[in-house]
Amino acid sequence: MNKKTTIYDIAEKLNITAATVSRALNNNPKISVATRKLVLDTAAEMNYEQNRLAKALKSGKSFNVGVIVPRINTNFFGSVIRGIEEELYPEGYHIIICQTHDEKELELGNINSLLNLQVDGILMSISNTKHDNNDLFKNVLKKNVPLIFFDRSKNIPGVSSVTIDDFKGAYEATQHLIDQGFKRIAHISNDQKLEIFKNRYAGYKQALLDNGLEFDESLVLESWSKVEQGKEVAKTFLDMKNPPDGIFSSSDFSALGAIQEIKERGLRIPEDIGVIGFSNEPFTKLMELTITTVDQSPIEMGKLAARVFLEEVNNSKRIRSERKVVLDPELIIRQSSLRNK
Amino acid sequence: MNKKTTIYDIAEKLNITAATVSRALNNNPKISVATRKLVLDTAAEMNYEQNRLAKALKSGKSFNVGVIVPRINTNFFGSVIRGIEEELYPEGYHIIICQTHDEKELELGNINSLLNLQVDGILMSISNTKHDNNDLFKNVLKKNVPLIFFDRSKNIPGVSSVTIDDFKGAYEATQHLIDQGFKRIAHISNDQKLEIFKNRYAGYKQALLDNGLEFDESLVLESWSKVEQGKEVAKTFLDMKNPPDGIFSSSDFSALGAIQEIKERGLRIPEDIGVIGFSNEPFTKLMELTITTVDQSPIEMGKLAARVFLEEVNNSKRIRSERKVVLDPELIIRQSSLRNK
DNA sequence: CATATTTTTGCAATCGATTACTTAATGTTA
DNA sequence: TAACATTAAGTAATCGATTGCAAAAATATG
Repeated sequence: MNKKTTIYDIAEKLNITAATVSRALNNNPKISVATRKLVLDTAAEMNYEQNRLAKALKSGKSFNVGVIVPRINTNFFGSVIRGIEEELYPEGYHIIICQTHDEKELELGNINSLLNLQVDGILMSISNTKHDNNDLFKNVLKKNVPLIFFDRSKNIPGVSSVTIDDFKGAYEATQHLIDQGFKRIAHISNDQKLEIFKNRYAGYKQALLDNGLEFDESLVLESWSKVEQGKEVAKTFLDMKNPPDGIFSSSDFSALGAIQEIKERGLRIPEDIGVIGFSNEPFTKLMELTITTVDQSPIEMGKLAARVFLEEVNNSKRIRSERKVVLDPELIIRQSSLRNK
Repeated sequence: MNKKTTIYDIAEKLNITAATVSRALNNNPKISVATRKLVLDTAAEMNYEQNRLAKALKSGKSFNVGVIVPRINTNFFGSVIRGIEEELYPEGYHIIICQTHDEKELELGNINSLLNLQVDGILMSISNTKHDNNDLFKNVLKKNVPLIFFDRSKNIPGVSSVTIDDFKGAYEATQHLIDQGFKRIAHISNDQKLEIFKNRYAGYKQALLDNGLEFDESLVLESWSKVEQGKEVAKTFLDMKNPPDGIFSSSDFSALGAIQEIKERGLRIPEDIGVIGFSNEPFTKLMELTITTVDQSPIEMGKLAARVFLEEVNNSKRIRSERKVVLDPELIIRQSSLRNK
């Protein structure tokens, strides 16, 4: 069978050494124009392609970057990855994608696999599992592999991160509901072990307090980012003696579930109840009743994470600097909350 | 700085050879129980992790697989990739993802990059650019790298593929519209250079003919898979002297665009006009007016593509067999087409 | 034309892991 | 205890590309 051509094959054919071939291919100045041309022509003719594995082994740089996300088939993570790729591809990097499915074991396995693969860096959004210790991450740093968190971050010395200001996003969303005249605003929260949801909760609460509204803990319920779950939570809210007239959800999916439940009960949105989601998933704009939400500019987030990575690998290895990039969220006001036109 | 530990480091520490260390780590039987334990313990203690680059170079197998898709941030491709990963990860493979953005240059570059990276196989959905010749793909085969097409395929000897029966999906969708009493059915098509769209067109046409309905070429228009484009096309349809009363779109996105335009004109769906999309994108189920569509079981498709790949790498290299797996599409009937409850 | 200088090429080690082949160290048997 | 078998560990080559150093060839200089 047709094996791959190596520089040795070219060398043999031309009766020269592999070293010369290598130099010719790498535009090394210490070589005659004639030989270079000869080598280049022969290489093309023999269909030569560099073995990047060998080069990586020799140079200690694989030009591969690992990207770890909870799951790949949501618009948000898909877009972040797209952003990362757009930034890294022109620099010659390739990305290796792993999913954790929010499982600790997989997360651990993925990180180790990526290190084995000699990736030049790891960009990740941590899973929502309890991380008892940070040894796992420190281990990455010890090996001198840049580690960058995006979206779901964790405060670890030496680890850069790119996140959005979840507090601000939540605050503005809640403030908007208040401005629209909603008085009793509930919050569909999510796993408080994750910073992002903790911050959204905090932003919501602060907005209420700053506006002199009562903060009622019974109006905050946790739910997974699922339509069905949102529906369930909405049921609980609507069955209350004193039900809310506004819902700020930490997820578009649960916001949609809530909307469905509200409509099924014959209540009108936004006239009776206002609803806001989080993430700007595509469907929020496509619905008949478009949903107000908070945009996290995922592509931009991916690009920034990639740039932080590039900074870290290109800068002198001696300096371990740490960057915390925080993106501004953007409140996208749509029909589900806009009562005063 | 803390460099990565190699088998030489372990060997040196224990005053033995790297060969012994390697054997101990690989459970080679030719080694004493005592030494093995010693090596294993020391390896753990020194935080040793295998350099898969070196192993790959030596063995000629990288355990990396390249996946090329037009874009990653749509539910369909994201899900296919998820399926591929689910099947390959347990076998020890990692996935390197590339996007073509439907650009020929990028597609070419991606393939070459992946070959350079010494991937063990390439799974791809070809871009909708004109492929004048198949040299590109033949080149991959020549290098003995299994190549598998999924969804967007091309008939090339030696290349396996996993697709859905687009003809059948289109046929059933059209038949369903006919069964619901729609008489004048239009088709929003797409780039006829791609097999999938050609087949959907053909399935649509055949269903009309089989039911004794007139096939009117002016009722077929091409459009990108975009909401806006679908709207434009719908305008053309609705402005006709004799407008259609049913639309079968080759894409969910253009179907949605059409729906928006239809509604804006005060027409009712499905009473006045029935609409069917293609792909079962999540939003089709989430809308207030749920959209009838054709499911392509993307996760299953990814898994099958992965299995075909595994078959090819594991089977004796001598035999180059070629598999054409065709999945059955599933018509998901929802409100946008269901007139007779 | 001889020597000095510059170019061009070759030699050999290296990156880290694996493995056929040897050698050394045990164990077994008569 | 000698002769042989078995087991454990070492030697060195290999995968493909790169690169410091040395050698050879080409060119310049007096």
